[in-house]
Order: sequence, then structure tokens, then C-alpha cells
Amino acid sequence: MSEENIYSFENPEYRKTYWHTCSHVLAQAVKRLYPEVKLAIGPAIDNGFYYDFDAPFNFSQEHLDALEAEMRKICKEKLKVERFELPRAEAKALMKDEPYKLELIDDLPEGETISFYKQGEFTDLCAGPHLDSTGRIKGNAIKLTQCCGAYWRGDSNRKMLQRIYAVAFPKKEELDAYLEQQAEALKRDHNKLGRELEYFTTVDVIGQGLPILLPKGAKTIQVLQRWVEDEEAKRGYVLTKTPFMAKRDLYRISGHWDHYRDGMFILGDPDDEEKDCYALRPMTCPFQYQVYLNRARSYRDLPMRLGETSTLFRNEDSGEMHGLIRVRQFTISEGHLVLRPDQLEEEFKGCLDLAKYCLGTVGMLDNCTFRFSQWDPANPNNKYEGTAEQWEYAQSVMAKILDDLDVKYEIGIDEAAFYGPKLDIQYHNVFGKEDTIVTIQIDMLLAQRFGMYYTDENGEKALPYIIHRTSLGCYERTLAYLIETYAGALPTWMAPEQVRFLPVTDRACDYCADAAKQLEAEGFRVEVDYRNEKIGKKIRDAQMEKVPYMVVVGDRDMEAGTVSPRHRADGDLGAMSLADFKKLLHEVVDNKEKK
RNA sequence: GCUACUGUGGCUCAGUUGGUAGAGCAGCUGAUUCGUAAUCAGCAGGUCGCCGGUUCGAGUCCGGCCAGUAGCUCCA
Repeated sequence: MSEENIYSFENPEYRKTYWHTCSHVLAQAVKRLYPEVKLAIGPAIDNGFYYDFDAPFNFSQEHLDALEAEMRKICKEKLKVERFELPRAEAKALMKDEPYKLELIDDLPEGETISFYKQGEFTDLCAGPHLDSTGRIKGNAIKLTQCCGAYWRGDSNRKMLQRIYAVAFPKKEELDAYLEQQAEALKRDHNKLGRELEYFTTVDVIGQGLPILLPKGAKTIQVLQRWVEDEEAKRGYVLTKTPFMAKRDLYRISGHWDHYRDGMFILGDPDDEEKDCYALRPMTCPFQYQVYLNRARSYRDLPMRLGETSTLFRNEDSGEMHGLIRVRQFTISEGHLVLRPDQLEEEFKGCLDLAKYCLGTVGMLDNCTFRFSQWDPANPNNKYEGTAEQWEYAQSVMAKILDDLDVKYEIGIDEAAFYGPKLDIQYHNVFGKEDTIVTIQIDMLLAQRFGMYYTDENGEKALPYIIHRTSLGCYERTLAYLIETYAGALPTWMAPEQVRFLPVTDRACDYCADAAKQLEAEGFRVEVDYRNEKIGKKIRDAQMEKVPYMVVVGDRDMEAGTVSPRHRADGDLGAMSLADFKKLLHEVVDNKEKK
């Protein structure tokens, strides 16, 4: 990299350094205006920086405005940023009034250099690196974006501090462009758009995390589910329908009772062993295994690919729910593959192919990355089943498969399921946040717990491996991200309403009704706007509601015996016969075009 | 679960220092039959999230709950 590129904002290293120095400027501003505030930590993050504070008051917008002004001042002062190091005792003496810094110093291993950065009157414990002067920072291109709670050291048992998030750029115009882009992203927010467009709603008396799918949302999800079930059938899956609840005994076998009880809705007293106690299912695994266990299995039965459109219930903490993304009841394209060890790679590849096909077809794959989610060897016994040897083996097998398939992935430590490692497909949304949309998991543990033996070709008892996987993930979450991806204008094949006829006058109503009926007879989803409104208003409403095709019909079309459809993005398609319009629709829908 | 903020008719918002609710859009009725972003008139719709307290009097103040938003912590 050339000299000038090193100091370019395009260089991620420089950008992080820039933001990190910004966070020190923020802390300095806080200390100047509110000396009683205690400092925690203030790193650069992917899209800006933050600093955590322990303040005896709540930061309000007025505080943030004042801090921004003070930060601009500090930048103008062009304070030299200087690094120095101290022995532990002197370091602690210097930070004697900063309890959080003292804790950080105490946690530094013996022999570690303890470095500080000083700018003007302000000094902070910090490993660096930093810019050489606060004058390098463009003061009027800093924006303190929000303030919210954050636990000290990310530990929910410790004190909640106040975190100020911020962004900064080398130019004011870049800040404005960023803020503009954020405002645009907000317009795609599924939680707003999905409610406005009547895909879903929520209601106080039903409760948190229990969305109601309105006709439009229900229709789109039905279309997706049927498509996924058909696709799975083509790929050798068999469909199952298993119960939504079971006695606690089932979860004892599976390990959920030990590892997942807080996440379950329990019916009855879990501590009363005299009486039955049931729990709604948080996962399908132990239920679907019963299909396999229905009779003795031979190696010839494997792989057994079980698919189910499965509704699950998870008692999420009250602060976790969000629109259709995090809910307490949801339906996933669930599936379990029971297989011989020699079939693992081939079947894993099949699962990955299917997931990529599904995400690609709906248009979400481009915004996805892969995460190899592993256990945490430092925390083996609490959260995870099995031995270190079993985990290392399962993970090494998965690593080999991923490398063979040339999957580019990041590693997520302590992100595994309690029974095995996962390949998570992460969707990155318009706000830059990521969520797991699809997961493929290798499980070498549960088959033994359930006694899922088969007879191998030598007549010996053998244990299968299991793959837990989804094709299109959870339908509610997928719908949410589809709404976001397409800004509410879902591709025609999955749109709840595909065509809307707009009669110009009452004279055209019968003509529209007849045409609509003919399209409906071929399976298209069609509406007619019979209201006595001006045609301009009907068009405007159809556009607001993101209907893919609208067909305005007046005397002219009736005389010519044609329709003149208009696509919401492509515009006027010209006059054509209804037969030709049908053909066009079939093409768009059958090919699952992304428009 | 934690911290902060928010909660007025389907939606977007008004509501002055506490004196018992307004507007636009949507809806309904009537008129209008008008070819590409809002036709006219009228009507109806709210125990101001819920419960309790302070007060002669609370949408406005206090407390508790419920729900929503952002982030943290968890997770599909």
C-alpha cells in the first residue's frame, strides 16, 4: 500500500484508528463538561465508535448536543496525542479515580506493557494506536447517534453503563450522505412497512412476540412453504407432522430439559414429579427422531431425510422481541437427516445446495455470509453436551467438509448448538446488522441418547450421524427480510396480490371482473378496485400498496378487447390480449423472477 | 431480563401553567362515471394503553402493570 493510501479513510486500519481517536475526544469532552462521570471503554466498531460511561445522570439529547460542540472545540485545538508507558503501580496511581480503568489494569497479565495516550489535559488507558493530533479529526463531521444502556464488560450480572454511539467521517458531506442512507434504510424497516402494508400486526392482549399474520403475510408465507415443501420432496425428503408439545420426559432424553429449560413454555409444575408436566416444543429434533425410531432401521434406510414445516415456541426474554425477526412462536422449514458416517459429506453438501438454492431464488443470498459456529472450549460443561474429544472431532469433520466445498466462512466461538457445531448463514440487513437466517448443524451426540441404532452391512449395531438443517429458515424472519430487501415490493411469484384491475368507470367493472376470474382460474392472485374513485387515486393506491401489475380498463380497452397492464417498476407494457397477459404472468411467476 | 425513551379514534399528529378532547387521511352515506399521484358534500368514530393514587377536578402530576422502540445480555 502506498504512503498516501495508508492514511486514507478507505484503509480499514486507518479508519479504525481515526474512530478510536474520536472516542478519546468524546471521553475528553465528557470529562470537561461532566467531570464526575467515570470512564469505562471506548473502542472503534464496524461503523463508527462508542464510549461507555458511568454517569450519575442520564444523557439526554441536550447533553449529546453539548458534547458534540465540545468535541468540535477539541478538534480545533489540535491537541498533540502522545503515548507513554508506566509500571503497574504508577499506572494505578494515575487512574486512582477511575474504578473501571483500575479493574482493566488489574486484569492485564503480568509483564504486559501498560500504555496511556494523552491529549491536552486528558489521559486515557489505551493500547492504541491513535492519530498524532486531534486536529486530524474533522470536528463537524462527527455525529453522536444514540445513547443506550450496556453492561460493564458485557456481563448481564454487572452494572449497566451508558453507551454513547457515534459516527465520524473525514468530510461533512460523507456524514450527511451516511445519515441520508440511514434515513433511507429506515423506510425499508419491515417492522414499519410490514404493518403499513398489512402483512402482520401485533395486539397487546395476545402478548409479546406473538405476531398475527394478516391475509397478505399469511398468503406469502403459504406460497413460500408450499414451494419449499415441493422442492424438498424433489430432493428426497419425506414430510412429517409431529406434535407441538410433549411430556418433560422427552426433553430429558434430548437434553433440552437441562440445557434449554429457560427457553421453553412449560405446562404444569416442572418440580412436581407426581403429576404430568408438558412443554411446548422449542425445537423439532426429539419429535422427528420418533419417526426414525418407529421401527428397526437398516443401513439401507439411510440417509433418511425428514422435512417438516414446523411451528416452534421459545420463551424469549421480554426485551428480545422485534417485529417478525425475534418472536416467541414461529414456523421453520425444519428437517433432520439421519445418515451413515460415510454419507455425511455428501448429505451436508446437499443441505448447503438446497439452502443456497432457496436463498438465491428469493433474492437474499447476495446479502448473506457464512459462519462456522463452534463451541467454547473454555466453557465446556455448562452449555454443551458431550466430551471435548467429541466436539473436536465433530468440528474437524465439519471444517474438512467446508474446506472441501470451498465455503468462505468466519468462525463464531461459543455460537454452537448444545449438541454440535453449526454452519450458520448470516443475513446482513439494511441497517448493517446480521441475523442467522439458515443453519446446518452436525450432531454426533443425540442419536445415542435416543438409541437411534441401525444395522450395518455386517449385521452390527451402529450409530448414525444427524444433520439438523433448515432450507429457508424461519418463515416469519424470512418474510421480514424479504420485505426489507424489496422495500415491500415483493417479487410477483410471492406477492400476496399479483394483479389489480382498475375500472375507469362502472361500465368497465364487468369486463374487469371477467378478466380477473380468468386469471384466478389459472392460480393468479387478483383483485379489482370497484370503488367510485378517480382513476388517478386508484393508481396511486395500487402503487402505495406495491401491487406488481395494475391494469387500467376503460372504454378504449373494452372496444379493442385488450388489456394494457403496467408493471410497478417496468412501467406500461402496452395493449395486449388477455391470453398474452396470462402467458407473461406465467413466465414471470413460473421462473420466480425477482421483480 | 437490564438501561433509556415512547403509548391520544385504523394511520399521521394537535392538545397552552392540571378545568373533563381536536385536525387531515382512511371508513360509512349520498352525489359524481371522470383515462394515469388525492371529485364534492354530509355522517360516524376516542372510558386519551390498563389499574391505582394525589386533587374540588388528570390526556396532562405520582406509582404499578401492559405494549412498542433503541441498545445491552441472550438467540432462528
